[in-house]
Amino acid sequence: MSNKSQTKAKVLDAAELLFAEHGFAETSLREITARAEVNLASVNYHFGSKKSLIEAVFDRFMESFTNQLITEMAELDKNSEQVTVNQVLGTLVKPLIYIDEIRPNGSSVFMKLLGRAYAETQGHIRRFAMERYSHVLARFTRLLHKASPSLSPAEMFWRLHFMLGSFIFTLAGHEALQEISESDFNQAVTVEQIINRLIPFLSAGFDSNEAPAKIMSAGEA
Amino acid sequence: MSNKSQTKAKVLDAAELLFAEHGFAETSLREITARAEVNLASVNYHFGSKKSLIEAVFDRFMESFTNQLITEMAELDKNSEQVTVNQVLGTLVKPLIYIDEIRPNGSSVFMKLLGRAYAETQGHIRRFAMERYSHVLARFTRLLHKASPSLSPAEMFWRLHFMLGSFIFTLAGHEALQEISESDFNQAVTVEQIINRLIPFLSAGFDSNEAPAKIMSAGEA
DNA sequence: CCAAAAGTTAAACACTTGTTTGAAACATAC
DNA sequence: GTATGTTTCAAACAAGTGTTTAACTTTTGG
Repeated sequence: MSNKSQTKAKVLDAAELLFAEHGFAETSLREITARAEVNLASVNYHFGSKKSLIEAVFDRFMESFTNQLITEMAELDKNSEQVTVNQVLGTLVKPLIYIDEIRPNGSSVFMKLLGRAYAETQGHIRRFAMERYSHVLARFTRLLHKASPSLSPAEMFWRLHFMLGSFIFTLAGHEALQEISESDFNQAVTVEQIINRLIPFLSAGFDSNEAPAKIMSAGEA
Repeated sequence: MSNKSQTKAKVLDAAELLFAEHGFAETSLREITARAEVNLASVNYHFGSKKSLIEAVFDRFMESFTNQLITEMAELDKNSEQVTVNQVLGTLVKPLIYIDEIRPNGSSVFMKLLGRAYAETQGHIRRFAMERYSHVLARFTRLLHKASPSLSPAEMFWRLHFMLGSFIFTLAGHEALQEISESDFNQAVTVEQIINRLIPFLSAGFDSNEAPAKIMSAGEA
């Protein structure tokens, strides 16, 4: 039970970077242990299997993130009788930015992992995360309902996932987007700036009271 | 040069299903050739490599999709002097739905592939697709500008990618979402219905004229 | 201080991967 | 019909995979 052993942490550090950069299946334990400068067998010793390592990497981010998010949501809950969608989405900002303070480019790595986890085989990570953090999502949903009580649960559900898609997709690929933004518009942007652009966009979509209707294609009357 | 040989098509058919279901790296050529009922070596014979096979699978969808999309955009362009964002986004509907007529669950498979391609190692498919179909994206962007000329190019760029994220993310994971929708709200939904819910959501976001501003967190004044 | 537990290590294991090979089967053209 | 080019096939290949083993070192608690 020595906590002096840093090899577990070293493996996690190396794994999260490589997983984010190259994906789960495309990253071998040998690459991870080489980068971490530990023995190959230590992954199986400390984590049991590669699959468990993936979950552990994921979990380390989620725990930090959800803890902060819960704090933010609680604060919003008690400070404001009435809340706006903008405010609810705003609770995501601090927890995300905070990750950048914990480790370099943290929010970027986290979102890349989320994006990859999402596309993962059979969605086994998604299931794992949903089980483990469903209460956080439930609370977030409750806040959204408070902000927009007229929305039906079904409409709410879909719009929530529309927003999730934008969030993960944008932040997971933000590096490429940042490059384009710089070269095409001479505008360097930070992750925080992207989020601050994204939230009004999503708020407007979420607040829209347009009913889902058939979209006319160009040819029809 | 016999075109009677169907093995190329059989490989493509098997590959696109397995790639969509399990991912690129997680699908072996042996699984593909077994399902296609062709010899293992035929993949390398007809496509050269697994990487080229992935591109070929992707390309078959993209060609059908972009061709239809160009038609839709051209029609909108000549029929309407002034266009709305809703209409521009509407040009995506038919090309997507049409894929379902070509093969069973086509749009679903296509979107799953898109989702996976997006998260792909080093984004080599994304690069490949951007090179090959950049003119289609350019035309789509031009239409969006026509619908919303006051938007700065940079703002436009970001909102376009916000929409892309929602689209791909939602449709790539639509099966899981459909399941939840059915069990939680007793509402069976089709891909088309999802799109018709998504487009007004995105239109509202895109049309929003709110400037990107600092989002207040719950604690601040 | 020393036995037991925890951690590390190099080597091997069993298996799967994409790709190549060279012969066989087939098609086409002269 | 034979020659030519194309396609299929079973088999093998080299390389890489996650995991296990058993010997070794280090840390820990009595």
